[in-house]
Formats: sequence, structure tokens, C-alpha cells
Amino acid sequence: MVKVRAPHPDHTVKKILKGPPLSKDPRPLSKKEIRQENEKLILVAAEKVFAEAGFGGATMQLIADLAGLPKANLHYYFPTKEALYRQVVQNIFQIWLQAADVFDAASGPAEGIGAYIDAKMEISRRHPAGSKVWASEVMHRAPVIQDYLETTLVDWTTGRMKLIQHWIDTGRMDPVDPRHLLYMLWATTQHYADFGHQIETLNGAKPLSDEQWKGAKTCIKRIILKGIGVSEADFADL
Amino acid sequence: MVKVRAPHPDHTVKKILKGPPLSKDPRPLSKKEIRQENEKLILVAAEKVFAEAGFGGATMQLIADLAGLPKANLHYYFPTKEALYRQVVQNIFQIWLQAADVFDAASGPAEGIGAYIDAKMEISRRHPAGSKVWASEVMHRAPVIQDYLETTLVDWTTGRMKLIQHWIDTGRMDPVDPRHLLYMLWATTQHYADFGHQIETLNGAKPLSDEQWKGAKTCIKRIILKGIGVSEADFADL
DNA sequence: GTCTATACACTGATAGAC
DNA sequence: GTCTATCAGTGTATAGAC
Repeated sequence: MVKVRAPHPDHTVKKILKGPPLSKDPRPLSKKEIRQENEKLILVAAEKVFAEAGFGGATMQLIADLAGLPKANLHYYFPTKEALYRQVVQNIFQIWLQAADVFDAASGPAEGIGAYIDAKMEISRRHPAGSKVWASEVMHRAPVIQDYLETTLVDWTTGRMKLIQHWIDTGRMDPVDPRHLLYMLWATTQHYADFGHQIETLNGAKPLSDEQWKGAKTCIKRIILKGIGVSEADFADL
Repeated sequence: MVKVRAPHPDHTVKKILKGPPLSKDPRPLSKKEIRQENEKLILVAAEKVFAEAGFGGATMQLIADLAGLPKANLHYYFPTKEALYRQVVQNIFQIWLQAADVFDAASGPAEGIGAYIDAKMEISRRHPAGSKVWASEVMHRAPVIQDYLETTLVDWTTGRMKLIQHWIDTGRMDPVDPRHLLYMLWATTQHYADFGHQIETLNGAKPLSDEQWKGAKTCIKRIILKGIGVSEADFADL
């Protein structure tokens, strides 16, 4: 008996990724512009496919179809699947780090942590695919960006922990472990991207509305800021 | 020129999964016992491999090697890779739901939420592989357990939200959105499993010690319970 | 820079002896 | 119930015409 082989539990992926290919800019372009244009096209498509299917489940064919290019062209711009993946992950990491800026510019915990939550929630909303790729990469023991974790991320975390400790020492918040506070901030905000499907399902199969996103941000900020002993007067305007 | 093909960014997986195969019980066994024994062996191995490599990156060969069985035997016990995966995911879901019991048995928010955090943190610690498989499944839009999300999970969540609302209505905690509070609990506790590698890296490449796990639990409970307005006297014994 | 055709490796699954 | 050998399908990557 011939049995049809189930391609992958992620058979939904193909449906989701259906639709018109990403549109190209129709202007006449120089070679350099063509390269930039196509690399961008491929990276955007790759991010979505890697997010939906994981590295192993993603195929160059799926990415090519979504980008509207022949499969061979992908290998012209990126030598291997892994190189393409690596570029996707690095791009996410940049966005992720960028959200840290609001942290430093702040005058105190209410402003700094509040703004950081807002920024990370916006990332979860605007870059859900990127967040998922990042999560997947870390879950699989960071095979391609371990060096970043050990250098950039460690530095970033150390700096932010010192800042939080300073806020504690000057009596502007409770003496909580800065490390676990950071993890809580990462976890809570990232959850809305990584587990977005679960959240949507629990929301009656509908994406969160503008109001609901706003409500989520406010709720998270209230609980955490109050939880670390920031005076309620300092974040009454949420 | 012949180029060696990079097998997968998860090349670390093979190393990690190395070591002596899971030991079998050497007693003489009945056929039924043999079946139970081997199914258990396969499921444990599969959980690890699926967690480390994702569904697409996992291979029946890797699972077989880790279980110490020939590849063909896996197909004897589980007809397809997907069937095996499905069983793994369902097992996780049961553990996950089980943690809910402590929630209901509680007399109020301090006890209920505190115990739930403890229970979920223990799951993250004792079943990190399972947690990762679950996270991966949801991130990929739950291709095999969507029906569970729509039925069991929705029911569970609705019930717990009502309980929290009751606590609010009786003035035992602040009027926060129960939905987002639940998400925060899930996110924060699950983070210690799913992002365990990142946490380890930030901990000097060492797993969290007993003390550190305890510290994490305490820190999370303090922030959240205080954040939702539970009187500090009610959780002073953390 | 684009794209068709194809090489080569690997994986899930099965057949069939023991 | 166990296990070796093997098949068929799919995937990455490349060659080479345009």
C-alpha cells in the first residue's frame, strides 16, 4: 500500500504564506540597487518562513516563492541557507538592542522601565516574525549567534543591571534582583509575539485590537512598576 | 569543487545528545511491558531531540540513537514522525494543565498565584525540553494541537479568569485585567525553560543553582503579588 | 544578473529475514 | 518483537545557457 507522506505538521505554513509575492519596485535600477532590493526582498521573506516553520522546516523553495524569485537566485545572493538565516537573526538582534536606548535615556525607573516595556511591546507587535526567529534560535542553544550572546548581550545586560542597581541604591525602587527583573521584562513583552497565536486563539481567533494592545501595555506597566515599589504618582499617566 | 554541506546550524545538537543511550531495564519482561518500556524510551528521547532541533530539524535517526534503538523500531511503535511528535506534545500539555490544580485549591490570590508560580517554575526546571516543544508548537501556529487550544485551553483560561475576577470583586487584589495577568504568569515562568540557554549564558555558562532558582521564584512572586495589590503580610513567608 | 535543469545527499518509511 | 537493507521523495546547492 502506498501511503502519502505527511509533509510536515506545519502544512498550514504553505497556506499562510500564500498570496501575491512581495512587490518589487518597478523603476529602472542600477546593479547595486538591484542587489539591495533583492536582498531586502529575500530577507523579509526568509524572516517570515523561518518564523513559521523553524530553520529545519523552512525550505529555500518556500522563501523563493514568497519573495517572488527563482530558487537559484537566493543562492546567488546568499551562498547557503545557513548564511541567509544568520543574516536574518543578526537583523533581529539589532532591533532588539535598539529598544534598549529608551532605557538609558530615562531619568528613573518609572520612565525607563515604562518606556522599555512600550518599546518591546511595539517590537512584538510590529516584528512578530523576527521575535519568533530569535526565540527559536535561543531555544535551540543559539547555534549561530552564541558569540553575540557571550559578548554584546552580556555587556548590555551588565550595564542595565548596574543602572537598575543604582536606582535601588538611591531609593527609587525596591531592592529586587535586577537580573530577574530584566528577565521578567523580556519574557512578558516577548510573549505577545512568540505566543501570539495562542493569544489570538484565546481572543476568539482575532488579532488584538489597538485598544487591546494598549490595555496590555498599561496592565503590564502597572503591575511591574507597582511590583518593584515605584510610587504610583510616578506612573499615573499611563 | 566539492563543497561540504553544512548539515544544520544545530550541529551542536549531535554533541549534546551524545553520551550513553538511555538505559533499559534489564529484567525479563512481558510483551506488554516491553511495549511500555520502549515507548517510554522513545518518547523521552523524542522530547529532547524535538526540543533541541525543532520538528523539522529532528530526525528519526537522532531519536533512535538517543533511545538506543534501531530506527525501524521507532516506526514499529509510532507509525509516523508526526504521530510521535503529537504524542510528545500531548504529554507536555497534560503536565502543563496539571499545574493548574494548585490554583484552584487556593483560598486567595497570594496562595493561589504564589503556588502557581512555584509549580510552573518547577516545570520549567524539571521539564525544560517539554516546555520548549510546547513553545515551538505554539510559535508555529499549533499545527497539531490547535483543537486543544480551542477547547481545553479556552475552558481552562475562562475558569481561571473568573476566579481572579472573583478575587478582585471581593477586594483581595487590584482590578487588573485577569487575562494579561495570566499571560504574565505564563510568560515569566516559561521563560526560564525556553530561554534557559540565554539565562545560562548570562550566568557565566553555568546552570542556575538551587539558590538561584529559589531566588528567581521569590523575586517573581514578590514583584507580581505586590504589583497586583496583594497585601505584603499575605506573602511575607516567601 | 536571471533562470532551467540537474547532481548529490539525506530522510521518512517499508520490506522481509530472523 | 528486532533489525538490516533499501526505496522513493524532498532538499540544498550548482552548472551552464541566456
